[in-house]
Amino acid sequence: MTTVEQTLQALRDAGLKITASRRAIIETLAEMNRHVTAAELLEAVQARVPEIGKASVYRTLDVLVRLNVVQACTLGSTSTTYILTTAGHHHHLVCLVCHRTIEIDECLLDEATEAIGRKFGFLVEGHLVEVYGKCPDCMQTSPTQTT
Amino acid sequence: MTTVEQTLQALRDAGLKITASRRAIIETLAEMNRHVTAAELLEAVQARVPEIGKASVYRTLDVLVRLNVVQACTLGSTSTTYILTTAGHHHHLVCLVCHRTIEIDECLLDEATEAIGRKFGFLVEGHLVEVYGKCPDCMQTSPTQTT
DNA sequence: TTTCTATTGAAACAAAGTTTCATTTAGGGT
DNA sequence: ACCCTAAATGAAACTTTGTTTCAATAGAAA
Repeated sequence: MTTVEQTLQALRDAGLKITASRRAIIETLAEMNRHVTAAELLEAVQARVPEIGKASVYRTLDVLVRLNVVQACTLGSTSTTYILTTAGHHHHLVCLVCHRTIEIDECLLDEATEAIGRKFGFLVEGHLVEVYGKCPDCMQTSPTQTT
Repeated sequence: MTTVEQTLQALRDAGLKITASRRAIIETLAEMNRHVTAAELLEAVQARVPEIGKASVYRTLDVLVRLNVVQACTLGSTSTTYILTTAGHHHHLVCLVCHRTIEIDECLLDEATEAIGRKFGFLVEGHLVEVYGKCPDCMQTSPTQTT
């Protein structure tokens, strides 16, 4: 079962409709296979189906996040990025000064989260970890300047 | 040494100026002592010093984040929230459906982050953990409806 | 006190995200 | 295969969030 099929299935399981727009958005996300902003995704989706609007992209991302098949992520910057959770779980190391970001493949967390969820009656479906610091380049320069 | 003094000292140490605006912003952050959006902070700061502008609030928050005396946090919603790191370290459990948020006092992570930093030459100064799932209320309702 | 430069407020601007509404469409029931 | 209805859509207006510009101000070091 491909990533796209898995994602469509999650929509079906939730009783939601598989529309042409949703299909295009999901296929594009799967092809890009990296953290993308809503704006980047919109552009890529429109290259495929020009009439899709911004609202649909935001609405679909919202649904996919609720279903936990897409992870939303801030990466210390202004706009949120999105990635299919099936694209593989990873975390980030973010430089507080220049915002350079490095992917960390190993998961720093796992069992701990379920215990936390149980404590509050939550069904835990995912987690986000971002580690902040100063990158090698920025350590040598003034603490506030943007490299 | 109070939280406010510590924060002012961090500015001094970085060779930055202690202006009336920065002082007011920092004092307000310390008084609020919780996660606040830039807009909330602006309003609270203006109640104290009306002529302070929006740009100064954003600029000051930016500086404080770089110095790691303020933590920026997304909490699964649209706008970023800020909190003084001296206000105490904690994490969040966020409902993907209704965005209800619960604070977790115990830190799920600690030593692991430094090891990661070393590996990439980063000086680690903080981290963010958000655990996502479905809250007790939303488990009983449709997966996409906003409670 | 003087000087230098960081910082400021205001306002215009840009980007990100949401809402509204008339129209279309997926897909279950028949 | 065809209705029917609720879900979903695109477009556009709108709101919120964040950034830039620029002339004026004010820390703080000498």
